[in-house]
Amino acid sequence: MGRKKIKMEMVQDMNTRQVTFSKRRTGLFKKASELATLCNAELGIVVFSPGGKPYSYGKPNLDAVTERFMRECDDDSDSGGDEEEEEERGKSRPKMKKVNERLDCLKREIEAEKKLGEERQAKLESAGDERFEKPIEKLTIDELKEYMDKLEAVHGRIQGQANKMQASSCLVFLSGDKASVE
Amino acid sequence: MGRKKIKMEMVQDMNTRQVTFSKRRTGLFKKASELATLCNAELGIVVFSPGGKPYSYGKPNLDAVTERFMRECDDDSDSGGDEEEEEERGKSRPKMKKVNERLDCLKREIEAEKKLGEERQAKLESAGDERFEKPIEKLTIDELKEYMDKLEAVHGRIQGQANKMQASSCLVFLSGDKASVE
DNA sequence: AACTATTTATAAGA
DNA sequence: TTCTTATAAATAGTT
Repeated sequence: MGRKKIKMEMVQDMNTRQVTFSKRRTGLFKKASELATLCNAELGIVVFSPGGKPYSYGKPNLDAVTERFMRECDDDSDSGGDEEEEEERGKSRPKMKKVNERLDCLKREIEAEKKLGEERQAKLESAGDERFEKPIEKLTIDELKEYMDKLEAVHGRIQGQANKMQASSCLVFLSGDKASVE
Repeated sequence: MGRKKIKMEMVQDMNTRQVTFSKRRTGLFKKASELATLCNAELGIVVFSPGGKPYSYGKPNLDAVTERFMRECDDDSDSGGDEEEEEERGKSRPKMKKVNERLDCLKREIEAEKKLGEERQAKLESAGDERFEKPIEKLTIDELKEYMDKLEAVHGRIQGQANKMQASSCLVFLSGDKASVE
């Protein structure tokens, strides 16, 4: 789109790269603004210049977009470099002011989990279940069923733990803030 | 940029608006991709279609950009984004520094738990009992994944055994869903 | 989804 | 950085 067509690869000259960044960032934000206006759409952009400086654009503002995105996409994978589509969902409104509340809640959950784990640990150490020492091939159907129940319980605990750990990392994302523009 | 110049206001016709959204979102993401490539810049975009469906683009991926943004814009810089229209301003929010403090605290706790869990696990393993009575609550995400794999392997053995002993049975309850984290 | 007449964005240059 | 302008790209209306 200029005097000449350029190859789509990193601009080598640092100066030129910085100039290109400035021009194209401006263009990108303008496009974003137009898209938002023409289609009455909410959107947010965050971009780091080659120098590492952050710039952002958002309509109505970055926080609103980030929060909405987090809220509506709670259990989807987020592969990089590509776009993705979601289903529409119900909307609640966990405001940012509640982040601290959530942190406390998470902390309590972890405490509870720790306690539970200690109990189980103690129980484990004191009493062992002989039945589970036998090779699986020797168990009866009823014993197998019981064993399956145990497995299922463990399975549930694993998932719960995984969810918890994921929730904590999610909070990092949830607590977004603003960046500088210009 | 088309047959005619259009006014910068919300497209009234719903159909046209959706078409415009699709075309311009594609264009926006392409521009973003080019900016990222040409300038070796990281960036992330989130946008909601007029129908409420979220779309996103990120390089190297949205999470990386978001986290970096979070980390580097702790609470100094400001300015959201609006350039041409729409309002903004209004709600303040808990500062990142404060949130991060608590987050760090939680992370430390989790780390501590993980460590404790590893110790217990090692102790148990050396004790000889490899069955599923270990302190699951103290494992890391990766360990949980590995554990899930083992669990499922045993699950498979049990099913096989059960099938030998009893043609069909009610061993369906332990469906093979995995803990997909990260 | 494709096609194009036009409008826009922008690479170079100043 | 800002402006200018020749040219590459994006896209509004149409098929």
